[in-house]
Amino acid sequence: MSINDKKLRGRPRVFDMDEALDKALAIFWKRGYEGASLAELTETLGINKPSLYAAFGNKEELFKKSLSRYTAGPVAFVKDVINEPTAFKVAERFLLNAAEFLTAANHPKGCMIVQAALSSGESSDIVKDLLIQYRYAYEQQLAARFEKAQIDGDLASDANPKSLAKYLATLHQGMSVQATSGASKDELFEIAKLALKNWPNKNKSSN
Amino acid sequence: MSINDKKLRGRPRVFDMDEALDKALAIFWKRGYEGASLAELTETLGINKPSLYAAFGNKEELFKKSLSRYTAGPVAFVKDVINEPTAFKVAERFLLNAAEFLTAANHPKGCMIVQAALSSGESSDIVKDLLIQYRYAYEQQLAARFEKAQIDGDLASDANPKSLAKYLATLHQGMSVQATSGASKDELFEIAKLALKNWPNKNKSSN
DNA sequence: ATATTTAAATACCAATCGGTAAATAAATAT
DNA sequence: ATATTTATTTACCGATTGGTATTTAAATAT
Repeated sequence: MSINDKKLRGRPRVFDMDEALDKALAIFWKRGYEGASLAELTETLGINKPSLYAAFGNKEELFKKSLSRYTAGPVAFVKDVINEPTAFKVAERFLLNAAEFLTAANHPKGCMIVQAALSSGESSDIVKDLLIQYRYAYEQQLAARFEKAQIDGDLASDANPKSLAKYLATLHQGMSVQATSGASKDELFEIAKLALKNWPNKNKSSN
Repeated sequence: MSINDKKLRGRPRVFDMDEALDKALAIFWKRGYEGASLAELTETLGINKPSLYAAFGNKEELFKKSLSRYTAGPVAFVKDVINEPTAFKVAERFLLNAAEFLTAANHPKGCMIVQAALSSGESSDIVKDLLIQYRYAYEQQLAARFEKAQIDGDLASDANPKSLAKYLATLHQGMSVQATSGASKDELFEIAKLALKNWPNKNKSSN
């Protein structure tokens, strides 16, 4: 018996909110913010509009909640990546995991944070800017990790942590576009391997 | 006097079609296909809908004509890049020109071919697939150039031309996302430089 | 002058957009 | 039993979507 099974007053909700959120996430992931219509959302979630609005607010809030579920679930591995022992291993795991994830068969191709509102009408500027913040956030996490690596001595002293982080973020974002365009997991692995060849390790000169 | 100034029958068109196409291009570039509404298009072009439809067909055809104008104009440099004498110089000019172009101040940030229909509603699948073809086309041009370079001997024999082309296309697509997210020209230059460090030249081992 | 051709302007169309008011149904509290 | 609370359902809202039929205007051909 779950901890939330205590009897609540009023008619009980007939759908599971987390399951519904997963379905909404899948649509936003595939269609983007503007491309996901309320008609498709309500149809897929199996609930009607007033129920959706009562449970989640409005389309924008439903998107934000889907986005939170996305970062807590499918892409939670990004947070683990910075725990790798060296800067190189951080980069390697970041790119290899991305190649795997962006082309996985059990969910939409590509990264929702990269693509859900890249170009859109003026009315979606809030969502567009929110996703820009999310992109910058993971880039910053990488940059902070590489600054630490430089202090630790496993990253060349003449390397630029911020540039390296942006380099990885750029590759990830490009790989996301590639995945959406039909690139295979192996093709993205090849790209990751190419990108890691010039990594500025401690003992190497970066020139 | 232009060669097309011979008198035509009927009421003369009051707007210049190429100028109108440039304005339409700017909107599709910034907003994407779905994000560009006919209201914004007609308002910016300074013509009303029936004139637009008589001149360009419909929204999808207007987009396709804008796209042709895009490839013939702003991104025509991509075709020149493959004329560089070595594979490395091709890669270098491709990435450096991209960094410059994607962040230029006189037009929207990012690349229209990359972003105009990455995620969208089902009704835009035709445009989405068309842009995927365009992306693949320039990647293939690079791959063909690198195959030639390998025969010419200025690219390491153990390098994979197709992977290198996809690597560059991926970087370009990622840089486009970065530009849209606010990255500066110098930041993209740094990424390009990083990406070129490991280039498999003739005399280097690619491992 | 008049007919013909082409474009522009006004007004409109059905369909879809995100969002909600009002009525009904299912649970608990008293 | 009844009141209260909450969810679902149906039906609707104004605004916007892409797209057009109809009328009017401006040019040339005869």
